[in-house]
Amino acid sequence: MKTIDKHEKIIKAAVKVFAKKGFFSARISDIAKVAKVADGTIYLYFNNKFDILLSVFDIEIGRLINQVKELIEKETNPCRMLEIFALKHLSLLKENRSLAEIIQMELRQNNKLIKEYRVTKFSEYVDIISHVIRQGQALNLFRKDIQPGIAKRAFFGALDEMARLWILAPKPAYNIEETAMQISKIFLCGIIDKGSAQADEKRC
Amino acid sequence: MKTIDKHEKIIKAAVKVFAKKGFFSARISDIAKVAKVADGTIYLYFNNKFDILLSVFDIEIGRLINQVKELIEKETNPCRMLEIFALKHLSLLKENRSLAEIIQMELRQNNKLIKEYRVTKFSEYVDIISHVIRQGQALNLFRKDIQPGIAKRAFFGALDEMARLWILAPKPAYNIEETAMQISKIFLCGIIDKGSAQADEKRC
Amino acid sequence: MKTIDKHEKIIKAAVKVFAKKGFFSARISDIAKVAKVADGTIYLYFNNKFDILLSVFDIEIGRLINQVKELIEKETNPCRMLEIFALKHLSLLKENRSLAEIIQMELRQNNKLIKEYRVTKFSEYVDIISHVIRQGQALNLFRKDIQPGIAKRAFFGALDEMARLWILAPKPAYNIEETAMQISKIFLCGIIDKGSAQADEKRC
Amino acid sequence: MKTIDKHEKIIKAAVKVFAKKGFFSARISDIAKVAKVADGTIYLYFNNKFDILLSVFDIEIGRLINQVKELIEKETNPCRMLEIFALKHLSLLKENRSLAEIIQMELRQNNKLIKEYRVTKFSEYVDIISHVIRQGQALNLFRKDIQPGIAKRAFFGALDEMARLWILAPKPAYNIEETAMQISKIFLCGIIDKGSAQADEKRC
DNA sequence: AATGAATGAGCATTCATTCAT
DNA sequence: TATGAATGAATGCTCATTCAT
Repeated sequence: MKTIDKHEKIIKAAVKVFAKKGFFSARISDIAKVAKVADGTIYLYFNNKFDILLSVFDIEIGRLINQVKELIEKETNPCRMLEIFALKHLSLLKENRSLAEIIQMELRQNNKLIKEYRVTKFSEYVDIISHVIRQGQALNLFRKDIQPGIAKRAFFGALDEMARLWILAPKPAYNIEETAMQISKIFLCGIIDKGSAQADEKRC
Repeated sequence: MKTIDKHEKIIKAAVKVFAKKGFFSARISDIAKVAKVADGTIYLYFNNKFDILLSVFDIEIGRLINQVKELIEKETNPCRMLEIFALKHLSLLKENRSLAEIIQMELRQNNKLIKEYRVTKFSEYVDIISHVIRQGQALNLFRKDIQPGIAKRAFFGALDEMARLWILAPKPAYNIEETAMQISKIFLCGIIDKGSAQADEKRC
Repeated sequence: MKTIDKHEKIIKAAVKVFAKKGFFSARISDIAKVAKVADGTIYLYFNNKFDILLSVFDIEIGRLINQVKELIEKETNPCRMLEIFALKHLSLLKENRSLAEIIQMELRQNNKLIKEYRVTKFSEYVDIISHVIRQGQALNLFRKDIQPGIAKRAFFGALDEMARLWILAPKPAYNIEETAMQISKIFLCGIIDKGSAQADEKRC
Repeated sequence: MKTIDKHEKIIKAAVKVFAKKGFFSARISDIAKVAKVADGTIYLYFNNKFDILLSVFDIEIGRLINQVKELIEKETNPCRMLEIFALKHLSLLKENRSLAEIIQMELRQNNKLIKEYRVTKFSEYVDIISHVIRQGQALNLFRKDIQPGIAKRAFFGALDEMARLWILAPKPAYNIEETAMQISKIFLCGIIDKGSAQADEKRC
C-alpha cells in the first residue's frame, strides 16, 4: 500500500509541478515538496527526472486513453463516436488542466526519447480516430477519398488547438459541448453551405 | 550594415540551434559558434537567452505571416484562400524545418512571456483564417452557424498537427499538396458521404 | 553465536567491497548485500562506515600479525626470521588479495583516525622486524651501525612495494619464494659484489 | 601568461587541498578558494576533479623526475647514483610535503585510471633505479644474481616507507642525510656483519 | 563594437544514517 | 534483533551573464 501510495503521490505532484513550470524549469525539490516527500525518496521510485515525465505519460495519458476508449466502444455509429471523442477529450483535459498543459508542452519537446515514446504510446490514443474513420468508410458512411491517416491528424489537431487555447486563456470564450459539436460538425459536414446558391455558383 | 548583419546572423544561428536542441538544451555558446561570433557579442544585440527566442519569432514568423498574407490577398474566393493558406503554411514550414520545429516546441512552453507574446504576435497569423471565414459567411458561401473563432483553430490545429508529424517522422508518408487539399476538403466539405443512402439513413 | 556470526559476515563482506572499490567508493548497501544483511543491520554492529574500516584492520591485520609472529617465534636465527617474515608476509597477502589491497589503499588515507590507528595497531606488526634486528645486533650477527628503526622500514617498505606490484599487475612476473629471497638477500648481504676487484677499486 | 598563471595556481592549490583532505574529501570549492578563483574557472582548465589529480601528477611528479634525473646523470658511479637518488628523493619530498602526501595517498587508490597512469608515468621514475642497477651489474660492481626488477622495488619501497613515516609523524626522528645513507648502505652492503665470526658461523 | 575568460548561482543525484515496524 | 523505506545534507559540474581588454 505504501509503495503504491508514494509512487502515486509523486506522480500527482509531478503533474502539478511540470504543468506549472514546465519540465526544464521544474526542480526535483519542488516535486518532493508538493508530494510531501524527501528529495531522495523520489529516486526510490524513479530513475531520474526524465523518468518521472515518462511515468506521468504512462499513468495519466494511459488513464485518458482508457476512459475515452471505454465510452467509444459502447457506440456503434461512427459519427457519434467522433462526437464522443471530441467531447470526452476536451472535457477530460478540462478537468485535468495540469495534464492538458503537460501534453501541450512536453509532448513537443525535441527530445529523442519523447519522440520515440510518443510514437509508441500517444499514437495509440490518436489512432482511435483513424479506426473510427475506417469503420465509417466500411459502412459507406464516410467518403472513401478521405485518407484516414490525414483525417485523424486533422481531427486531433483541431481538438488539440482548442485545448491549447484554454491553457493560454484560462477563462474560455466557448463551452465544451459547443466546441466539441462545432469541431465534429466541421469535420463531418464541412463549413460550406450546400443549400446556398452562391456556394454552388462559385464551385467552392 | 555590419550591425544588421550580426543581428541577422545570430537569429539565423539561433533558429538552427533551438530547432536542434530545444530552447532549454541550447547553449548560448552553441549559438555563438554557429553565428561565428563571440559569446559576449550576443549580449550586444539581445538582452538574454529568452529575448533571442522572442526575436526568432518576431523575425521568422513575421516573415511567414507576410508571405502567406501576400498570396491570400491576391485571391477573392474564400474557399481558395483557405486552400492557399493550407498549402502555403505547410510548404513554407517544409522548406524551413528549423522554424517548424521551433513553432512546435517552443510555442508550447509554459512560460508567461511566451503566452503573452503568443497572444500578441502569433494570433495575428491564425487570425488570417477567421477573417477569411467571416468573408465567406458574408458572401453566403459558408454556413453561418460555424463560429469563426472555433473554426480558425480547428483549421490551424489540423495543419499544425500535420507539421508535427513531419517533424517526428522526417520521411513524410504524404506529400504537401495532397495533405493541404485533404485538410481543406475535410474542412470545407466534411467527411460525410452525402450521396450515400446509408449516411442519410443513419442521420449522421 | 548469531551475533558473532553477523559481525564476522559484515567484516568479511567489507574486506571484499573495500578491496574492490576502495573505502570512499564502497557503499554501505554493497557491504550489506555481500553480507546478506539489511543496510540497517550494519549499524547494530558498527557505529559508522569508518568504524567498519577500523574493525577490518583490527580483525584481519590482527590475524596477519598472529600468523607471522607464531612462525617467527619458532625460529632462533635472526637471518632466518627475516627470511620467514618476508616469505610469510608476501604469501599471506597473496592468499588474501583483498586484504592486501586494503592495506595498500586505505592505510595511506590522509585521515587523522587512520594515522593514529596506524601508529597504535599496524606498527606492532612492523615492529616485529626491528625486534629481530636488535636480536641480530645483540648476537653480533648484524652490523651495529644499522639503525633498527630505519632498517625495519626499509625492509617492510621493500616487501610492501612488491605487494603493490601484485595488486597493480594481477599476473606477477616473480614468484613469492624468489621475491622473498631476493629481498632478504639484498637486505642481509646488499647488492655489492664484494668478491669483485672493481667494487673494491671504486670503494663502493 | 594569464592562462598559464591560472592553470598553475589551480594545480598548486589542488596539491595543497588534496594533501590536506585527500582526493575524495577535497571539494572543488576548496581548491577554488585556495586558488582564489571561481569554482567554474577550474573547469576551464580541467575536465573534471579526477583530471586535476592526474595533472598534479603530470606536473609535480614530472618535476620530481626531472630534478632527480638531472643530478644522477652527472654521476658515473652507480653506488653514488643510488645514494644520490635516495638523498634527493627524500629531500625533495621533505621540501614538498603536500606532494609527498599525495603520492602516499592517491597513488594507491584502487582506481583503474590511476593504475594505468601509474604504470605509464610513475614507473618512469622508479625505473631510474633499475637502470642504475643494470649499469652496476655491467661494470661488475653489483652482484649478477640480483634481479633489477625486484631490487628497484625494494629500494624504492624502502625510501617510500620512510617518506610515509614523515607524513604520519611530522617531527621526524631521523634526518634526511642519515636516512638516505642508511638505506643506501643497507641496500648496497646489507646488514650482515661480514667481519664477524658469528655471522659466518651461522651461515647467514 | 567585439572578445572570450571569468564568474558563481543553481540543481540533479547519491548515499550514510535513522527509525517505525 | 532485524529490516529497508525514508531521509536530506552534501557536491561536482553547467552555463547564462558580465566585464576588462
